[in-house]
Formats: sequence, structure tokens, C-alpha cells
Amino acid sequence: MDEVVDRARSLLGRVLHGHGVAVRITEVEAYGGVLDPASHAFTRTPRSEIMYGPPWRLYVYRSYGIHHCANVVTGPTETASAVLVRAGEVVEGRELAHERRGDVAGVQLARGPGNLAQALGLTLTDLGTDLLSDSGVRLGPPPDAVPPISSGPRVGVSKAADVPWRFWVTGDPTVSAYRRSPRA
DNA sequence: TAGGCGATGACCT
DNA sequence: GGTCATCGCCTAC
Repeated sequence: MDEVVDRARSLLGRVLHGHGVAVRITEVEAYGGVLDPASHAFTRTPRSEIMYGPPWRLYVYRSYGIHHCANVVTGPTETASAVLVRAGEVVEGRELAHERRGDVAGVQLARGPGNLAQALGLTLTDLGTDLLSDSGVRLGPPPDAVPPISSGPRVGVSKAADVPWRFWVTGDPTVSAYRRSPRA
């Protein structure tokens, strides 16, 4: 299970490219797959099947009928562990991101999982994309310097919200202080 | 096959 | 701080 956490932390500072917009990841949440009751993959269903596959694939799901959220499957195969990308800083394609997100402050372009997916133009059609190949959505190499990292409880989940599996770049303005789920 | 329910965000008070 | 939009997926008939 520690491996899940390590992979999540290692995503911070990396750049996620999506359809003309690139985002430096500043906030993530780890999900432990078959061992984690809060994970979509806790029960194996057609929707979560993608997470049981090889790592570095994209898992996108729709929430509340409106928002898309982007996850990176961190593998290994059959463990179904994944990392939810919660926030980032737009470092490329700023204009396009504004077009998609509307007239909002720069730091808010990709703040929150739904907003981040929208800024990158991610939809269900991107489900299963290989993030290491040179496709429309891909993940950049690890940063030269590892940023300072803080951790805390996960947001919005109704189960196992007390495990400190949310990680963010300390002091980064694109990370907001999210309130805990009222249902937790 | 029908009903219930979010790994959210925006807007209202 | 509280409410609500809105739809695909999961679970239970």
C-alpha cells in the first residue's frame, strides 16, 4: 500500500498535457484499488475495469452528470490503484484553457478535479489513453527538483476519508483548502 | 429494468 | 454555510 502513496507523491510537479493545454500537477489523491473502500475499483465493474489494467493509463469518469474527473492508473496490473489529479497550474495553452473554463482567475483554471479535467478538455472519449505514448493526453517526465509536499485527509469521499492520502505542493496558490465531505 | 446516488462546483443567502 | 443541477453507472427488484 505504501507504493500507492509513493506513486501519488511522485506525480506532483509533473506536467500533464491534454489537447493543447499543459498543467503542472499540484494536488493529487491516492486510491488503493481493491484494498480501499473509497475507490471506484473496490468492486470490480465495467466502469472500473480500466484500473485493473496496466499502469499509466487515463481513467476518466463523470460525476454529478456535469463534471469530469481525471485519474492516472498507477498499477501494477490487477491492484487497481489509481491517483486522482485534483489540481494543477496551467503552464501551456493558457488561452485555450480560458476558452474552455471561461473568464476566471489564472490560478483557478485547473483548481479542483472537475475544473482541471475541463481545462484539459478531457472527456470520456479519453478513457484508457496511454499517458506515456505521444497521444492527445500524455504525462511529462518527473521534475528536476522534487517540490515540498504536504498531506491530509481525502476530500469528498464518504468512506475511509481519515487516511491522509491527499498530497499537494506546499503553499502552491493553485491548491485550495477544500472542506471535508459533509458525509464523511 | 427502474430507482438511487455520487472522488463536484457554482451560486445563493 | 447551504442548496441544487444532472446523468451514467451500480444495485436490487
